[in-house]
Amino acid sequence: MVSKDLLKGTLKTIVLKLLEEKGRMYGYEITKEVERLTEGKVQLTWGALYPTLHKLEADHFITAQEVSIGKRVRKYYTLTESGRSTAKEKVQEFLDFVAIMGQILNPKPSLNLG
Amino acid sequence: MVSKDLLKGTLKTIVLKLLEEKGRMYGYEITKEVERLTEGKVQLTWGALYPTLHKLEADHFITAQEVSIGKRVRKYYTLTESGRSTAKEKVQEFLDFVAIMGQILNPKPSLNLG
DNA sequence: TTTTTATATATAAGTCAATTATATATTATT
DNA sequence: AATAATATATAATTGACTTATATATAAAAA
Repeated sequence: MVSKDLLKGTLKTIVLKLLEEKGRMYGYEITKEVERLTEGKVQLTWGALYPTLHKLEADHFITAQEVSIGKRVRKYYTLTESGRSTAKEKVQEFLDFVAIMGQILNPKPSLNLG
Repeated sequence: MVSKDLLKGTLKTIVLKLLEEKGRMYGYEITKEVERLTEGKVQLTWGALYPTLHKLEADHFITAQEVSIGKRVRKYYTLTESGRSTAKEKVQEFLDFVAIMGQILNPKPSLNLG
């Protein structure tokens, strides 16, 4: 389990980055994918995820397409043009944050891209 | 300037780690040292720092020694035994967090220790 | 076949670490 | 003499999150 305090501020980054990679995803799918990627160490809560998706949509970073699966409605989200650039910005912002924390915590952390 | 949302949850870690390294520091000195280390990109606010120092003291992770500098009183803080182990735990917690975020954000970030 | 688990979305109430604002006082610099 | 730097402290507010609650369908297990 990862510290929830540290996770604060990463939700939008995570959502935007996953959408950038997968093209289109629905909320429930995002939580499951994050669980899978982190071997259960990060579990997004619906109480945080859904309002965040709605906010990203209101800010025109993502758009929703409702798809009926039997009688159930699924909301697929896709990045908009500005969402695509925001995704990159957010990831870079996180990399910057890690680099600077490294300067403080001293073990000289850095990120191997690729 | 580093994202304030991302910085959330890192204050105790930063304070404990700096005290571990420097042995003894006072509040104002901590803010200046963090500014110096990050070239001004991280600026701790007193509104967060002082209450945090008081809380760490109440939790017996640090102890205070008041030193008079002229007519001004300076409060030097030192790690206790449990503060020392908590410092290590907190730094490790941060490293774990970064590693897991790397699994999500995919550029495969890792930390070069040393 | 009935019950439970998994799928799927949504919102309201509460928490808590931090920001912002305010207060106070000494010392050094311009 | 005025301003900036040093030094600590607390109160009010913000906001991203957690926890709790609500609703409904589909699949799997009892």
